[in-house]
Amino acid sequence: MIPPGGSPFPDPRHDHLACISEGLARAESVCRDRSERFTENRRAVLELLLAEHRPVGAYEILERFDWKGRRPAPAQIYRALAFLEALGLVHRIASRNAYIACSGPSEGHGTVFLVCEQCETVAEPSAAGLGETVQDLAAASGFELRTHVLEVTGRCPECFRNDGP
Amino acid sequence: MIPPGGSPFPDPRHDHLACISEGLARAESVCRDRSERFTENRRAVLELLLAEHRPVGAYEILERFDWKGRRPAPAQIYRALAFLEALGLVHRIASRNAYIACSGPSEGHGTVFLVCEQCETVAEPSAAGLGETVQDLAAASGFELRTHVLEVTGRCPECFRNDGP
DNA sequence: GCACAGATGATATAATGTTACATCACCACT
DNA sequence: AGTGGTGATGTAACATTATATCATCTGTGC
Repeated sequence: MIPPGGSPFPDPRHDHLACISEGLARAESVCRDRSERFTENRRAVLELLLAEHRPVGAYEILERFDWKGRRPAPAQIYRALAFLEALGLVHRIASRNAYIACSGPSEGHGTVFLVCEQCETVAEPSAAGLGETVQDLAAASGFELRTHVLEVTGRCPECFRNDGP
Repeated sequence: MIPPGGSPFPDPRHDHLACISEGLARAESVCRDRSERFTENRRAVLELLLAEHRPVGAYEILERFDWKGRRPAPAQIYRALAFLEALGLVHRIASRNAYIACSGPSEGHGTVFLVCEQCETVAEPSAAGLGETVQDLAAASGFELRTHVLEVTGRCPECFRNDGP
């Protein structure tokens, strides 16, 4: 899990297996709370996404999908993605037509993604003030806000360290 | 042109033909400044986009394209879009895989889109504070910012007036 | 005119996403 | 345990969005 105060980017030395198992445990818990079924299909898709800290396309998920020796049709992947997205366990990165497992608890973060152009890693920083900023922006235009998504591209701390300015 | 102080949404009674001709004039000027060619193809695509205040898909542009009695191939549309986007005359609305003509001067507004779910109208409000907010957000995560895009969905003032709360 | 660079024409194909419907699995109820 | 309803899956076909390639054309500078 990402420490609340520090960088939202994963430490290169972090325990990635723990990442995955925590993500799955969280999904189970969310599904239990909402009386939704955490089926094998959904679990498998989420697990594939949790294995990466970068957005993965639906067809890339499909390619890696070796489930009982068969490969499902696209619809199956999209169904799982829609389900997981509705529960806030997965987000769609619109600027890349790709999907990423939510890195933190479902609540407590706005919809902001920092996408590294170099290594593709995505972080979801906690964006305290942003919600208000967006709300103010909308209000100033007489716009009734429902949802928002902010996608930021640039270079992550790790790539910056490695390759300099 | 949208008045700087007021709502960034187009007034239903605005002079839309002026919108279009101003947009084309602006494009000509930008191309002249940059020594780029404002060809018929590019002009036609931009004109179609300027005729709407909503995002239009590439294939929708293609369908309406009746140019010298022929219909061009998709590549032609995408080439024009890429060109216009590079010059900041057109923006891609990633959440909808669609494109919209830039509503104001190329400079002076951040990359924020208010998208009405009901009538699809898109406005680009001037987002003074947002740039800093995003920069601070990135900096706090050790992220080197390059670009950002904020897409907000909800209901525009006009639809709110017409259909109430 | 001639050569070069950039733009277009044309065809094919890749990548992404959805619809429709039959079947299956789980759960609640009897 | 049987039974019926709801939601999930299996499967095939299809729709939409985007790019690759290469030949040809067009404008510009020499």
